[in-house]
Amino acid sequence: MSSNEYLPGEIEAHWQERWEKEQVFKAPRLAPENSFYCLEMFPYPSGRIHMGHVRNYTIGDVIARYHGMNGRAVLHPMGWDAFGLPAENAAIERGIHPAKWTRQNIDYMRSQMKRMGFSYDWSREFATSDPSYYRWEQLFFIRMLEKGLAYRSRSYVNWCSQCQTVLANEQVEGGVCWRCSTPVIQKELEQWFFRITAYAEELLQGCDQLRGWPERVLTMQKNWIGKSVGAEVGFPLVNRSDALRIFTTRPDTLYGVTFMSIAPEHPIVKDLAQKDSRIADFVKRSQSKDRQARIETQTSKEGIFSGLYAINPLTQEKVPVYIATFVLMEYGTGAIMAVPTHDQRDFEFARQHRLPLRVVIQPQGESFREETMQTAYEGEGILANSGPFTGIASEEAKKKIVEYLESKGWGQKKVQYRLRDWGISRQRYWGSPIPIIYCDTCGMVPVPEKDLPVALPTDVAFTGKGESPLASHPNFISATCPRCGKKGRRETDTMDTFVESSWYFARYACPDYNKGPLDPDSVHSWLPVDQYIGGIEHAVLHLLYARFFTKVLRDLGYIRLDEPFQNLLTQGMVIKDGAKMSKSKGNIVDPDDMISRFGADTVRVFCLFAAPPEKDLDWSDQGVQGASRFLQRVWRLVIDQESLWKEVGPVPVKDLSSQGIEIYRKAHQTIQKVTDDVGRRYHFNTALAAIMELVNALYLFASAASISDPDKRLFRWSLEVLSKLLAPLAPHIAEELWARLGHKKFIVHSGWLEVDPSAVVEEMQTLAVQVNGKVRARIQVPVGFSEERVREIALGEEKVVQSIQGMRIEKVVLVPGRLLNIVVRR
RNA sequence: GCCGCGGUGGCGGAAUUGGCAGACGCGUCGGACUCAAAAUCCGAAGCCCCUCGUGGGUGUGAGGGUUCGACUCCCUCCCGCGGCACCA
Repeated sequence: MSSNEYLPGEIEAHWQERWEKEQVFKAPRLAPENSFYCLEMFPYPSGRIHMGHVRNYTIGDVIARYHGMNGRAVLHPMGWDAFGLPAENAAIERGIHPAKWTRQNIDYMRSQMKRMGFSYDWSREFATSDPSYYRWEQLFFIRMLEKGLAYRSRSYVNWCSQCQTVLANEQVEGGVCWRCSTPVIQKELEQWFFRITAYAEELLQGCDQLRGWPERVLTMQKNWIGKSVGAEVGFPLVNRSDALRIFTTRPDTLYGVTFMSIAPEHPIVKDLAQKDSRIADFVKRSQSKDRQARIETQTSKEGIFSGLYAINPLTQEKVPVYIATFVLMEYGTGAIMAVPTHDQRDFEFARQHRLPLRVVIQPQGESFREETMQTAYEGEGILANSGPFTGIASEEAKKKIVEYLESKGWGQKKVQYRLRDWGISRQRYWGSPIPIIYCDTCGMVPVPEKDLPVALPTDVAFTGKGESPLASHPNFISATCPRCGKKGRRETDTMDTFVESSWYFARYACPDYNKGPLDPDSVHSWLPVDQYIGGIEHAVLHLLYARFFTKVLRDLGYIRLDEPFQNLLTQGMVIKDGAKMSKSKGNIVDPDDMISRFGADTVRVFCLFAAPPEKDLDWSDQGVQGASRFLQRVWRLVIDQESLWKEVGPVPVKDLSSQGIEIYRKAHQTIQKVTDDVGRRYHFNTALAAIMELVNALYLFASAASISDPDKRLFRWSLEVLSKLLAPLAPHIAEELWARLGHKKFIVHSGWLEVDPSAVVEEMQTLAVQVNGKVRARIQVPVGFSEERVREIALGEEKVVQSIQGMRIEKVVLVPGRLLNIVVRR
């Protein structure tokens, strides 16, 4: 490497090879004391990396390299979220086996990542489609089954007719499939579930411990869990022995109940539909609607009288029971008490079906009347028409009424969550098989541990029609019952791919461990992840599942950890021409193309400089040019000025010229700024801006007419500082310049920089002099000047004299190092 | 509808704890180098006004407030983005 031209292609290949050969980024098996685990969300191997990946992984790489230079042992792994639908679609469309397609994609994407110079410990790489990975997931499944955390149940589930599979609630976005945007319909199926609801409270409480997570992600998770506190109350049904159980958050409005509403899917409705064809028709009609249609008819409150009456336990009043489409079976008990005066939905329903109203809450200073109410009053107030509770404030009445209900055995306090159990069955081939055998005699039997993994068969036909290829694979289906030895039938559903990504971060600590899923020593030494980086789109999907799974693994005894990710950074999207990059928009920028034209360092610098990580990044070809220009400028600063940095030796601070002192100070200020921006704030754009300022200052310094020997030593030192500051951000050029400056050790191993606090402070400073908040002058004063002295100088300024002429000084405010404000009045 | 985030030059963005708004970069303009162009280096620039100066005013979505002082805090409103959306 001896060219004086900046040739990123050559430099980058050279250093990537050396890093790999000398295993620079290999993490030790056990983490030492001050270790750092830096993880980026691993990709689905779709074929090629896109700019979103480049940005995500560049951010992670800067953080990992920074901590490495600070002497910490860093775990920075990469792998592949390799199961999923696209592989199967490729098989159907192009006749290539999912395993082969996936392997090819992985190989190519790995090569792309290597060309970006990411500091991964590739020895820890794995794909979740490896049997050596998913076998442990099957073991977890069996353990969860034993603990009742996995169960099978027949219920209404989200079904995508395009993907021909079930979707979890988290995978339905606005009523459509998150992958293909097909409207999702409700289908009653036998499915496997993970009991995430058992952890609802802990997942919610945990949000408050996650200090290193962005507030908006926590808010989204809290909303998703959706805790509400209220009461469950039984309303006895007239002429029946059972009672209608309802959940309400407003027990204080119990005296205002004028009817009841139940979901069309409510178990009671099945009986009724058999006897009454009008009800049967209504139920059929409402169920044929997909979610989208139900939402669109929001304003219309459809319903039908069930013929049943319920008795309000508090008043002994008989109220009619309606079947209403807006009542959801999945939430609460699938039945509600209706208080039209104090719930807008009930109000609308009552109006449409001409049902009576009764006001039971009167806010201070108002008195609602049933005949004149145009909308429900949902706020607090004083109870009215509420028997012995009349006159009590609503908040207090809630407590009192619940206590009363409990004393009578009519109901009790109840906490309800919006979160529902995680449906994990997928009717697809390319996923981890669920290790269960069905036997006519023994029923559902888990596959014995010694028979794991239940491997995916490879000889499979992909027709794209009907059910999963596994369901029509005779050899796969046929199995012997582990309990009785008779012929059984294997489960053909596979697990949701979000199961794999719920624990991969732990496996990175011990990817080759084969005595169990996780090597306790290495897992406990490395975890939790110190810094996790990925897109905001996983705020409630992956990030909630991973938290849940961590708690499950803890309770199964595999891990001693409550939360997997200590700090979370959610990076924004990469945008071009005002839209997310996508094939359909035709605004895709290909990373390969950019790397070959400008080099990886330029691509990295652009991604880091154009915006702070959380914000969307606007791709700009001119911006890339700018990044490239900057690196060229850095290159020339070193290469073209060799005569100025041949002097080796410590910087003789006392003998520096005045410009030299300025440079020395500027360099230390830059170290301080970059250390804070990269190490703490993760604001790489301002770190780069500071480095650019230093480069600009060094250019001016180098062009000075004559430079003394002390100043030459300073210049050399400054270039070393510059290389190090740049090393996490643009590692190849930094490594190359470092070597050209004569260093034999990798820059990665040469330590970070210390700030000399005394070098940072300036002797003189500029203060703005304001009169009534308007800047009128700027003065140079020595640091630490007293207020009187500063004031004296300020009042001597001609501009200041002019603007306070004929005024009386009321007050003077000095903000040290910043400004002096003179407040005057006529 | 509810919750959250945001709105700063021609553009991307900076201002970290209430203290000089516009750092840094892009683009633009001017100069140097060149036969010329590109590249490079140096410099100018928020906007408006005028008597063209070492001048004045104004300015962070709009309006109001608190403060000696507000991009920053409070209230009302407008716009954009994201999440949730009949959750009882």
